[in-house]
Amino acid sequence: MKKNDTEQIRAANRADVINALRVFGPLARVDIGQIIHLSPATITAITADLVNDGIVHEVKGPSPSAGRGRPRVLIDLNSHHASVLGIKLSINELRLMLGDLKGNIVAESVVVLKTQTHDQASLNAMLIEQAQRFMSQHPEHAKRLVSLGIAIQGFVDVHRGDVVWSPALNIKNVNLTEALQQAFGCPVELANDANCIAHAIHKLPNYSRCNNFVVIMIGYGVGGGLVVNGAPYSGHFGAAAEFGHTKYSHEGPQCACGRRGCIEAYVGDYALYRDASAVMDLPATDRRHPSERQMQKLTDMAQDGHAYASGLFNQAGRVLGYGIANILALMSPERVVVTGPGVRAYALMEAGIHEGIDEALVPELVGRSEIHAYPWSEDMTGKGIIALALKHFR
Amino acid sequence: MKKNDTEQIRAANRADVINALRVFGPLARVDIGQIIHLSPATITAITADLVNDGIVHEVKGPSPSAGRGRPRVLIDLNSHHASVLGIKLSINELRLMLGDLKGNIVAESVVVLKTQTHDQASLNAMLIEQAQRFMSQHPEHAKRLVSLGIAIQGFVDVHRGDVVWSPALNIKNVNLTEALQQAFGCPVELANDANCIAHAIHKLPNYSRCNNFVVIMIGYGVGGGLVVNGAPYSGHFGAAAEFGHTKYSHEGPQCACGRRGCIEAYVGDYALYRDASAVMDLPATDRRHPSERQMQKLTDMAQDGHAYASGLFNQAGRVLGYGIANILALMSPERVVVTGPGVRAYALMEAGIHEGIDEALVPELVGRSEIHAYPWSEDMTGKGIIALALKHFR
DNA sequence: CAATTAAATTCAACTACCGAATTTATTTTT
DNA sequence: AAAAATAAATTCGGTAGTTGAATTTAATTG
Repeated sequence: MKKNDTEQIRAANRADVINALRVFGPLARVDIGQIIHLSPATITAITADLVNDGIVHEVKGPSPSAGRGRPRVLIDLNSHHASVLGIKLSINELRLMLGDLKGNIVAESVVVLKTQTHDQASLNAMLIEQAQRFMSQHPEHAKRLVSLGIAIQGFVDVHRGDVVWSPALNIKNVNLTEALQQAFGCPVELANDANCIAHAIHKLPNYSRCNNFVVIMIGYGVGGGLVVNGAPYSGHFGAAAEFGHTKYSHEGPQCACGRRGCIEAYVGDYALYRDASAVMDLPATDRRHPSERQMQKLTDMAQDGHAYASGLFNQAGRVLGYGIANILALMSPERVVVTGPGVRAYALMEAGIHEGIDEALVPELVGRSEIHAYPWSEDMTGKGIIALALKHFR
Repeated sequence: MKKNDTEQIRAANRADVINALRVFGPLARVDIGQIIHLSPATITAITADLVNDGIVHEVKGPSPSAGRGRPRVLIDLNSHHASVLGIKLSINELRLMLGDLKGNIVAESVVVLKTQTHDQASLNAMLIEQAQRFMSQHPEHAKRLVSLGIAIQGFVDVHRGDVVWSPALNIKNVNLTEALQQAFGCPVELANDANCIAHAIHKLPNYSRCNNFVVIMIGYGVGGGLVVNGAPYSGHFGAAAEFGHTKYSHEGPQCACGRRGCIEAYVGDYALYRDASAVMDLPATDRRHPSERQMQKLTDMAQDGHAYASGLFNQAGRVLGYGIANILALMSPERVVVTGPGVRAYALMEAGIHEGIDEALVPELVGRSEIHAYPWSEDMTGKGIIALALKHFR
């Protein structure tokens, strides 16, 4: 609203059309109208503009309709019309991903390097260099680059573009957006990795109509993402939703953040592996950063009936349930979606989760929100940061 | 957006004008334009409609401007144009309040009666009878009644209009809106009392531009209210934000909700008085429902240096700080506002609150959100429920 | 091959907002 | 006392967006 009204309305509706196409694949104009509640006349006008701008094209081929009447003409986003660069920065690894207009990852490159030996200037220089190198390998994409997105673990101020703290860096309060923005001449988004996941999930057809949900991401640490009133919420200071550092206990085990009793200190990979190796005989290679293989091994043992291991996962589930109960009491979300590498053990935690919720949540509020796991795949963060960066495309 | 666009835009802008007038008192047209970012031409058009509809009138009297140029003409809401009925239902007390278009309470009546001996039918019958009796005493208001609002302690499903559970009732899952809606032929809003407070605070001039904040209400119990992206948030199941039943500890003292270790079980009046009377010599009249006088006495003793009492408040502050830390981690709000009868002891808790936050919150996130008390007055709930009911006025 | 059907488009009507120009009501200056 | 300056409020013309109804288009069906 406000200002030029009509023009802004059009811009918003146009964005809705693009989003509908991105989420629900090729669509006929009628369908779009039904999905975003606009009249056919308006859809015709908007799609005509979009076709004109080369953003959208009609899909030829066998008409998908079966009845009589004029067959519906499917239209689809023109993937090649714009590109975004997604950067995922984690401990000693930089992942560069090219996203197309549909939000798909079309090229990817992983660079192994030291991430913890930089100051602000050298870090930014490194990012610019790597990004430019990557883009120079994809010159057609470089031409139509619209925006950049950076995903990182840790605490992030999305409004300023600052990384407040991240396990991937040994410096605090680093701005990561300005230098890149300067170098590439296009907007740069910064986001916490769990918020990226929330974004990616909100773009899934099954979730795009779910407007209030919480994503819990279990991995090395535990993160959270909120979608509130249909939009990702990152708080006034841009640091929501650090679910992993809400508390299970005011005493309790040491968390990587320096406090005690955080959910993460019970449920994160490093916590589970630490507790397991205290009793079980496990390869001690790097206890603080257990590998996927090690975690899978631990999970398998629990699944095969190893009592201590399965007890550990049950306890983790219970703690998670406590944390979820706090969220349920505070936010009353429609769904809680658990994902991340840690869902490999969801079956082992599920009973504990519900025990924890039942034990902690006011009885009257139990059973309202749906709690379920979403299978993890490595590129969800990438899809999320690409979707986030694509919001700069108009 | 959507549908008739222009007309909905106008409706929204009109509502913004009304809201600006309600929050910032009498205003000149220029000011309104500046506040809600509309051109003078548009403001002229909208206010002309409003004057025409009798909703707004020009304020005559000494012109408030001092410079040269055409003096600004203040306009103001016409208080008498519409009325709403606010009902506050608490344990064995029914408070009826008439609100005018400005959101002020213009008449009030308190009825003492049994609230816990009803089934759904008799409760609704009682409410209708009391409301009708009250309205019949104010016939002019009855004529222009626009809507009703009901505020109640406990868990509320605002979308359905159901009270899921409340200490004021001994029945669960009661619908309170349908019968009243039928009887009065106008919309009825139901809301949790703490959410009312959040609403009332959001209408204060100093807070109306603060779009992400949390209200914590301390009284007999502990409640919470969220304002997210500028709007009160009550969650998908309408039960946000039960802050008092988030957890400090998985063990810990018994809470009124049936669980253990809820924040409320440390910080609510009943909890403080219970703990105090275990050690101190206090009038044992009704320990489970200490009166304002008893609580004030306890507060005074702590303020006068009674070691155990002041330690109790310090501990309560610390627990509160833990709970606030969870909210800060999850939501990253701009402000946390503590209010409710319990703020009488804020000074005694303040140090504890910050200790608790410092102890629980990830160091990097400490100190971002502003945390402060807002002085309590009895009619804040009323103002809130009236403001809420007024949203049905167009 | 005409009738039917449903998608897509066109068109006229309506309404909103805005910028610029104008009017209005004061104070200040001459 | 009249003219100039100033700032609020209004008027007006232009632009733009949505919609329902009518129309066109491209198939299927009998």
